[in-house]
Amino acid sequence: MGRAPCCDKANVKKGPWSPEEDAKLKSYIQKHGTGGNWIALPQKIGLKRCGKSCRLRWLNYLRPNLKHGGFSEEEDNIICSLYISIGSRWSVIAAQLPGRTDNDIKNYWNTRLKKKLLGKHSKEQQQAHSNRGNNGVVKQESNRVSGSESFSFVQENSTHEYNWQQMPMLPLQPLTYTNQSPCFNDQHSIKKLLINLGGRFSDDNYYPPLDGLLNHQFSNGIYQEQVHVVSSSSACISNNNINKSEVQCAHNNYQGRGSTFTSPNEEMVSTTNYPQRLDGLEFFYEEDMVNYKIIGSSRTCSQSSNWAETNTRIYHHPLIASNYQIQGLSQETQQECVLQEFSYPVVQ
DNA sequence: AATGTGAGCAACCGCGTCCCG
DNA sequence: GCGGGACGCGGTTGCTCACAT
Repeated sequence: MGRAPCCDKANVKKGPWSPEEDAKLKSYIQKHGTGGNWIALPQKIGLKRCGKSCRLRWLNYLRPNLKHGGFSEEEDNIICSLYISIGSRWSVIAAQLPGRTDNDIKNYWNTRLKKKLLGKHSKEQQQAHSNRGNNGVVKQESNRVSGSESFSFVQENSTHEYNWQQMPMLPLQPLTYTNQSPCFNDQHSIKKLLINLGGRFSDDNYYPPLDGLLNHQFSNGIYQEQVHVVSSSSACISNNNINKSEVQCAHNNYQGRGSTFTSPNEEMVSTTNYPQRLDGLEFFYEEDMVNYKIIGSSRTCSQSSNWAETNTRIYHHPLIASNYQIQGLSQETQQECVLQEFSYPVVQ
């Protein structure tokens, strides 16, 4: 038996929305809100549309403060950075770009941005091929997407250079646009970032020992992260060892702005078996594939004698790793939980 | 001027997740 | 704990328009 249809397909209109339909939907939602039930909404308004269609129309087109088209270079930059980091989680990416919808970004990526990147890669390959042809030796390519090197988007009449180091790094509040790219190269920035990501520090003056490590991290983009979640009461995770008592740690529900995405535990990433669809952009990962260690799980410690071992996972992005919410704890314990320590030991 | 082709984008579809009874 | 309904997301489709032939 199949899933019940969300609406009576025979009696709903499909295809492009008319201005009248738009007006009806917009005015109703502005006056009454959605009522928390999209399915019932079209009937209330007198629209012969599926509730899902109404929702989509509102979110992607009628909602106030939406921007359409005209993506800036900075937005390109952010989209690329996030796509490379987290893949096609368009809703998460959209949350970082005020006024943009996931659909918009998805379309923009699929129709334009990806081609720019692929065009660049293909150009590089041609260049490498001709270098090989010239003297039999492959010259080092200068602008791989790695480390402090840059890559560029080729547009009709110009080439935009992007510096990989300066790619913005996924803050979970809308980015405030400045002339300078966000740069997380100091302890304060990192701390602020992690706070945005849902962690907090037990001691507001506590700064983890990152000197040196950070320099390395941001100079070559290759790093490993360990996120240690501890309760300030009795439970303690220290390196890979955990006090089993009462921590039911971390995981699930990446807390984006109204968005959630599946836990990294459910989408294991390893350097040998990377599950994301890369749409021909695998070259981005060739040298930049990174191991990150996560310590955290939805399981209680008491359920596993070797909790730390079984819950040390390899993921590929430090900011995903950082986005661990301490969950499944009583509110009281939850409040005691802090993101105490993180580090970026380099793995090679 | 007519036709073909491809890009861009709005909308649809199906599935996984969440929530509530 | 389970099941059903609603929501939200990402992939895909199909329409429109601009440009090339």
